[in-house]
Amino acid sequence: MPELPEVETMVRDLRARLMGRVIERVEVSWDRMVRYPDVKSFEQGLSGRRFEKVERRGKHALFSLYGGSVLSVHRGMTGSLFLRPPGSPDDRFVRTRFLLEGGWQLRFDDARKFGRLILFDPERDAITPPWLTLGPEPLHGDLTAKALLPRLARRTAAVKTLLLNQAVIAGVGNIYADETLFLCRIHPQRPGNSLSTAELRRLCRALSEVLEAAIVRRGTTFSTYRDVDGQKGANQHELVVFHRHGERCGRCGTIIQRIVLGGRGTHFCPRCQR
DNA sequence: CGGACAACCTGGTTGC
DNA sequence: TGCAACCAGGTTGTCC
Repeated sequence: MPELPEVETMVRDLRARLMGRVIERVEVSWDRMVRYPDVKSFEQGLSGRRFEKVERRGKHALFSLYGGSVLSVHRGMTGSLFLRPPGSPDDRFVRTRFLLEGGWQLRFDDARKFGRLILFDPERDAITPPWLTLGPEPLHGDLTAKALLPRLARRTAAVKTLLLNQAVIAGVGNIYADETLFLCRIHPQRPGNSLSTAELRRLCRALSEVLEAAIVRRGTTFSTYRDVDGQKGANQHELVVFHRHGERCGRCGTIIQRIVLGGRGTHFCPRCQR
């Protein structure tokens, strides 16, 4: 569910509201959500810590704490972080509760339990956390056709599948992959290594346009995505191909198709995207 | 190394 | 109305 724009929206909201605040206690109610370290160390390692920075890398929200560790929250398909004032009614699928000073709660709510939490101390932990293996960020100016060409040079997989690969580009999910390929008029089944430099230039430009527009709209609420206050985004009204199969393409009038690529629903206009 | 695919999970929707 | 089947915006591990 949450792709780069949804995570970015969440991070911006939380940055303004969590900075300098203290986590008094942590209660994990679905143990397998904590991927590192063990649940007990996770809970104890966060107690009493103060937020220093809130950042995003790909789809990971990274909370730096004074003293050096980093809390990573990955929302999986249905995860949300809610920041609730004292006395708020409970949320339905809370899996972890961060009890803050003053009775506020940061709740990780996740119906499908695909979300992941990691507490990482770069000084002491030997593991490589997943956000250090990601490809370039699409919105930081380092994703160019020139940078992308060698990354796709020997890749025969469909460009749609490669867009979803976080080691190729960070932060793209199923919605924005389809929207981007429509905007730059590239067929989702084209092999990665078949794209010309001109097409890659169009792809990079389309990707940043699609993502930036979605951030302005505070994300796409297709079914479950909500912001930290439980409010929906508005970008779902801007989608031109995603889940619009059977409707006419707004550009040429051809019926939008749906196929399955790499196990993911893929929506495109067979006339605009060759 | 790259690609295909199963596995992890449960809620909401669809169809009989 | 009831219930089974299917679908879902993500990632990782395994096998070839």
